[in-house]
Amino acid sequence: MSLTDTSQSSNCAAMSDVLNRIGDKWSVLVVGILGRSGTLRFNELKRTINGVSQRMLTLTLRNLERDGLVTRTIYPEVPPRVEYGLTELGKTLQVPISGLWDWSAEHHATIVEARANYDARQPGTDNAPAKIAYARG
Amino acid sequence: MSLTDTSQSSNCAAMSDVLNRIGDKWSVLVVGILGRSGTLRFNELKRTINGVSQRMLTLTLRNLERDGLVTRTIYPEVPPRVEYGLTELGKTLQVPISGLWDWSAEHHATIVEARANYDARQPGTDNAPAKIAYARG
DNA sequence: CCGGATCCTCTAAGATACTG
DNA sequence: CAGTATCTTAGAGGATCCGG
Repeated sequence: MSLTDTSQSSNCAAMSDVLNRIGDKWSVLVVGILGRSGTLRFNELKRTINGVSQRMLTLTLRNLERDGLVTRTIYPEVPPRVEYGLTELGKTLQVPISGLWDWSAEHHATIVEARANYDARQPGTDNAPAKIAYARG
Repeated sequence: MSLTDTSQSSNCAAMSDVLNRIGDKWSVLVVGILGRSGTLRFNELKRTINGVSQRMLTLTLRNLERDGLVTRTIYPEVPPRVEYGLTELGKTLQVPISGLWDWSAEHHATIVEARANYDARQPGTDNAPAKIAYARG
């Protein structure tokens, strides 16, 4: 299957559906962190990611929970406690994410070099051609 | 040691850099299609993707070219002809993308089911969400 | 401590029209 | 045919207040 499959159009919807979640920067981080840490509370996640707003973290977790990738456990204690963890499905997602992560680590330098190369070749493009990552901090 | 392992944090920048490209739905499609077709002209790509605006396709291709993932060959003929293809780097990217694609194909049904399940448990998800939500346990 | 609701900003995608 | 330029709009994302 994958890209050489002639019935690619059937996978296309699924892929673009999944990409909408994967493409979300926070979702990938959350899955990665939960995969390593096992179980974390809301503020532990928030502190770990360090840069995510509480709103985005909430939304991200809701989406992941809705997709069956993350579990949400509420402990009705006096100081409210909510713990998040990966479902089995979420754990399987780690595999392709890891693949992507490895590829990034391996080829990132090449990409940076290619960009520098490209920018050097462009004579009249004084302004930044591509979008930049969200300015954090 | 905090959960953000230093060995991973070095990859984090690379990952988020790459994710900004992968997360782009059009980029993934272009890489996938070029991987299967080998070489395509601008309008062939546009017709194949069928839904992308010419502006987005141009931007996508520029970014991919800038990152060294796609080659752009101009034939100075009377009717202008420009052909796009994958670079070697672009071809290696197909591997992790395929992994993701396969995962999507395999688990998309589960996700859809999980969503339906989740939505069924939620009181009013349409447009009136003003409800006390945490009734799960 | 968790997170819903609200307000506001700023980017990026889409449509359209024009050039080489 | 391939690509650029311009305008408009939707919504992603941050900050903040408040309530369970």
